[in-house]
Amino acid sequence: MTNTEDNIVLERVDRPSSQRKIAKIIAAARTEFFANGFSASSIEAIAARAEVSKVTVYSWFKTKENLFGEVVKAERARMTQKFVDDSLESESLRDILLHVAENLLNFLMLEEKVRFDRILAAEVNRDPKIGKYFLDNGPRASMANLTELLQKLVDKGEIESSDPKFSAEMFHGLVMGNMDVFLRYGEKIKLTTPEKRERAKRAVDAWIRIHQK
Amino acid sequence: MTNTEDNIVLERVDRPSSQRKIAKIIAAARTEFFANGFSASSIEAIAARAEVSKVTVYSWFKTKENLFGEVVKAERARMTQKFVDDSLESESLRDILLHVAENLLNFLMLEEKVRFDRILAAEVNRDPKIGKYFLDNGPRASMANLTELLQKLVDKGEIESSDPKFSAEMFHGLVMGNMDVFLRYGEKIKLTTPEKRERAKRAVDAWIRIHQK
DNA sequence: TTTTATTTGAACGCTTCCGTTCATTTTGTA
DNA sequence: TACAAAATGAACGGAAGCGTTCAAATAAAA
Repeated sequence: MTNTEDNIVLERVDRPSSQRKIAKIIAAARTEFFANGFSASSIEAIAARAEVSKVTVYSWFKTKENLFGEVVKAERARMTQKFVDDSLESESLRDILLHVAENLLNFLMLEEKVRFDRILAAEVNRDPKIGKYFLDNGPRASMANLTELLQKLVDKGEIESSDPKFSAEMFHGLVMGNMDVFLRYGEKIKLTTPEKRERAKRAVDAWIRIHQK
Repeated sequence: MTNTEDNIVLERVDRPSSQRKIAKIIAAARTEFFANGFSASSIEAIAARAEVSKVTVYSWFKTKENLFGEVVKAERARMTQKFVDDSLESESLRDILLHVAENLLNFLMLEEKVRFDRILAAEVNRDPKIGKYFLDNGPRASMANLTELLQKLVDKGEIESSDPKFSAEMFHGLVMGNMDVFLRYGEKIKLTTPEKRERAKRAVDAWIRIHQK
């Protein structure tokens, strides 16, 4: 029953000090939820971490679920990212794709992103809506974006694809391989920038080879 | 501190009735943990579901953590699966790969597997060892298996690869695309057998194209 | 049948947590 | 300075859960 769309934080937040406290509460909640998950995090610990009284937490966020919803909402805002930027129109096919691949790689390997994924996926059982909400604003949007880009490249005659959506999936798959599995289960994979670039290069070259006429 | 290697269940389990109860407890625990995660599941609910007294649960499994560990252990046994079977020596390159791809697809799309993933990933924060344990027995083993197969194909001169490990990753990536993300976040993706076969075919063809001389 | 291992229910102590109430104090604004 | 909004600490009721104890009942093995 987590409400992720409506305003959960009450209105009339004129005072800057209140704003500051609210922000601190959300930050603290984020930390706690990320560390312990929903059930094992307590409002009291969150209040303590935010250096705020429990009553204050309850006065701004009516329930634990709402607070969690607010955290998710804030996080979505932080994490919504465009992998495909339009400033690349002039570049070559390969350079465009390399850019996208590197963006993707950087984003999906962020320690924060990985941790968030862990927590959120588990909470999908408790509230399936939260999963759909995130899919729509995250992966689904990104994939649509990527598909659109690829379609453009097809239209320009640079590559061939009978199914740009699947091509986009393959792109993602080639770039990430199964690193995401390992990351999610706690493996510490650190790639340097050149290593990421190398990986991106290999993925892009493979992808181009598949889609060459 | 979940102990996943040692025997947690006490020795001297001679009586068949005890065996039966222990099995029922693990099954009930599985259901509860899968539905609610670790923290939100209670021993009492598990005992009730297993139609057993709470004391019995505690007498066989000393703590909640141990019980969880036993569930994970049982689940690993259920889920350890070979994607590469050796009975395929005689088949063609493409047929071998198609087999593997379909096995992979079938396994990774199992509703049960997806749910297990959700729970387990969340528990990695509580106990990182559990993640490593699962990686080693699951994905890592499978990937080693696949890499070995690909190396064999390289040795036979059927394909070209300067880095079989990355080739294996690409194989995985091409087959799954980013379906796993959507699955984990609760999207209901149901593929019929022909649809899976089609997907496998496309992935394999793409992969072969990348690795052709 | 006797002996021994299991199982049970009920109760207990203890801890944690949710969410609320209230009287008091702090803070920002007019 | 006076007023109103916001924040606080302390305490509360109530629920849930962990893990234990114990005496009594049940079931298997000898």
